[in-house]
Amino acid sequence: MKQELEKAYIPQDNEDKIYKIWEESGFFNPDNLVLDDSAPSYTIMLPPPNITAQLHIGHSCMLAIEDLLIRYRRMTGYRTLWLPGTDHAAIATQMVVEKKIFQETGQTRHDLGREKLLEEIWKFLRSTQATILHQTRKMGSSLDWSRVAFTFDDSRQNAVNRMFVDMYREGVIYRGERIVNWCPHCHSTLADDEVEYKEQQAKLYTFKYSKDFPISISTTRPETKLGDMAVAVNPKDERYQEYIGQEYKVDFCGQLLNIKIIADRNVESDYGTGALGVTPAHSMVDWQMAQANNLEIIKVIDEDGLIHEGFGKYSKLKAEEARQLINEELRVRGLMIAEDDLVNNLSVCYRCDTPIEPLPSKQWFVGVDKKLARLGGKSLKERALEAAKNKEITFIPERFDKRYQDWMENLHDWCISRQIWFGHAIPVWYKEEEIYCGETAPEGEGWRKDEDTLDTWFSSGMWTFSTLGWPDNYKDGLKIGDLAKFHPTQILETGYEILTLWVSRMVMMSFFALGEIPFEKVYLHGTILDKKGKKMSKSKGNGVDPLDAIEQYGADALRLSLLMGATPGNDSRYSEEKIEAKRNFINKLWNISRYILSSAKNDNLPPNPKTMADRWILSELAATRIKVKNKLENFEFSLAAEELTDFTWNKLADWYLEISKIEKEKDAILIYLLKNVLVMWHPFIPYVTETIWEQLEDGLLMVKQWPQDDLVIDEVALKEMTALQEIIIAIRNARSENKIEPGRKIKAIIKTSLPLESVELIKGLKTGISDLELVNTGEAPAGSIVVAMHNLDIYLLGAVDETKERTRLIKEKENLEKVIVGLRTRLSNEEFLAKAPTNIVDAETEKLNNYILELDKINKLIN
RNA sequence: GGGCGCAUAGCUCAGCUGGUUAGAGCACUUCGUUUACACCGAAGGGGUCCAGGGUUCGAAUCCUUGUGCGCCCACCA
Repeated sequence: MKQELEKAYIPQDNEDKIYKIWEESGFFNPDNLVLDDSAPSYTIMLPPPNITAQLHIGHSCMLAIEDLLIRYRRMTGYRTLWLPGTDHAAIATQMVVEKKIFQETGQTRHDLGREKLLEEIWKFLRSTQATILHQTRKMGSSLDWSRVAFTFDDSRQNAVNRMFVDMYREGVIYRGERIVNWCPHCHSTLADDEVEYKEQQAKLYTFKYSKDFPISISTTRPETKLGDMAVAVNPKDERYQEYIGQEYKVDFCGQLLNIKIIADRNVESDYGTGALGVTPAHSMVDWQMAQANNLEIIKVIDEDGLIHEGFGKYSKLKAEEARQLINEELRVRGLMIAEDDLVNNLSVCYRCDTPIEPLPSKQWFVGVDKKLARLGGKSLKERALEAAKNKEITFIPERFDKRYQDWMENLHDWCISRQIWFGHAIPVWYKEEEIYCGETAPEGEGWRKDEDTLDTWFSSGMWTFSTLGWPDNYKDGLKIGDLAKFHPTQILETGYEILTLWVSRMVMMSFFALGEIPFEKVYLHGTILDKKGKKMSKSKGNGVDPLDAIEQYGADALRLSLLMGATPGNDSRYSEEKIEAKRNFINKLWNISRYILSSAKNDNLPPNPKTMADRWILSELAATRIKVKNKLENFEFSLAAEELTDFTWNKLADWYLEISKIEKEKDAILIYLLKNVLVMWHPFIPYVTETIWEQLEDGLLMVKQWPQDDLVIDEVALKEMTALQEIIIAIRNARSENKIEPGRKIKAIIKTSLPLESVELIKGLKTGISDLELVNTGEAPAGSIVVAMHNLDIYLLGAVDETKERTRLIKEKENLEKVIVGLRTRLSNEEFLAKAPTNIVDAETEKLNNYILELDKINKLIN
């Protein structure tokens, strides 16, 4: 031991110090790891947090999982790269800054102007970015800071421009008019998945355009009817057959409309009147009908949510105001037939909650169905789907595979232009009718740059390769440098809520740029809810700052509490009690180490098992090592940690350390056990393990390799230890049941096949009885345990007596026989054999054989 | 409208491809300050695994129906 350890572990005294040592060691950077050239890479790209706000507890969960994966792989010989970064989150950031400025100065972005706003955004960004990176470090994240990236830094801007130009030249990116989701407040389009739906009370108005028009229609938005070009009915609807194809001129509240009656099978006959007024400019469905029927498109509502010029008294009114006026007019004219209450879903902006106006507008799109030569004639959508179908990309948990595929199958062209100021510029210039797309501005005068910016997912979709030096590291279809070393990445670990938003886009972008998958596996974690099971949000004020938790309990405790009791894809609740429990465990581990370090000489000798207890603990260690390894590689982090806890606390601390106080000379084994425990725990709780490691060995635990030596699982030792534990528990029980005060002289007669050395242990172990007399009769049959206690006054029959044990064994035997008969029946059933796959049959056969062996053993014990 | 998830001890949750007596943490009861640890130790109580039906030698686990929560997608004018 290099120095006396504190009585309790104080994370605050150690964590920052340790992080500094790690960082200065350079081992976060895979280039500095001491590895053969043949060492496989293991890469994770940190999903870049938005720089809109501080990290929340969900980020901590993400960091804990990814750091666990990375540290485990680093300790098993992989060239591990975990690359950090942040996301400029275009719309979100601009909104936050605008709101902040408005609150502070009352100014809008229009008052400020483009340049000043961007300046403010950059100022804001620099401060939040620093906070976020600080929080990320505090979690103990072993990220390679030398490669830190930002979705909007120079390299990423170059990559984005290049990508846009490439896609444009291949015809994947195109400009088109389309109904888009328009947010009148953000003044920008929204992608389909940026639209949210809110249930609201609304009115369904049923009316006729005019007295002489034969069909009544229903709508919740009469004001848009100013732009109606048609009335659509279901082709099978008998009520309207005679009208289909007719055209009418109507005076709708003072606006002259040409209404054609068209048939469309999307119209449902039993909704409302079964007739639908077609407003091509303000409804997605209507737009499609208009395309199919060659209808003219008249815009009624403008980008501010106001009625356009040319609609008489309605012009310049807000949509809702116009609606009231028109309703009034319809009532006056006696055309309003019904006003029914109705609950419908209002689409609102996911950022500002403003109701969406569907508007036609010129936007840039990524065509997902465009067949591409570089993808063997497949489209991005087809290739991205295929990747999931072929299991080139797999999902954890598996059910998200289906969700990914469903979403992909229904994917429409992706609108990538946004009418906001903060974001990647669209590398397009216009001159009259001419369009130029290129990485740099075109030569000559009179070119006007496209003022829009790109959807934030366009740049984050490139995250796996824009961070690795694409496009510079991609020459003539060959990856070089970092890109060759680290792409495709191994795991994308993120929250399930952005599976569609982000994951799907990364897949398409990677296929376009590199023709390969961006990652092999997608691990999706759940959401951390608050104590009551509600989503944490800023507005509710129920969020938790990870730094507070770290300050109080330490980063290790927070990490462990987030890793344990959580399963992939399922939400879990934040619980301070849980963090406290993990803090307590960490302190236990600390004290285990303190004891071992203070009592055992650290001579670095190989473990030298001498007694049954030694063989037992090494067998338990061997079993634990295998289980932990399997569970970690199977993404069962919680179960892995449970195995480790069980070994560390219930086996090592509760039994072996106590035994070591009686049987001496276990130094080599104790040190060996401690090192193994620290190595296995390190990916979960890196700080405390590294802190203890400093006392044990030179060199960092962080890069210590998992032990390769083979340990034997000694079945006899396991059995004997179980027997010993049962005896001790029986004595303790007998003592407490019979209320024997400590210190009372007691004689216990123990009949057991255990070696005498083991029986001697009982005297020293926590039986709560001093002055215990033992008699080992050595007569009992193998494996059976008989305890009889005897003091000078009272004769006690122990908790486990011979008959009890015998009944237990007989019951076990009966159960086994039943199972064996059952399995035999199945395995001789021809129908089953014909239907079941061979591996199932093999597994069942193996099970049967094991049960038979087990039964043999029991039979031997009973006879 | 379509899809997914969850329902197991008082609470929060584990429980893989069905297999012998269903686990953990917290909480609770009793006991204990033996020099690693009270952020501790020992012993213990507590579960018709949501309900009905089915498959099976055997079901918390598979199938089906229902109930109650939660989420996602589409959106009906």
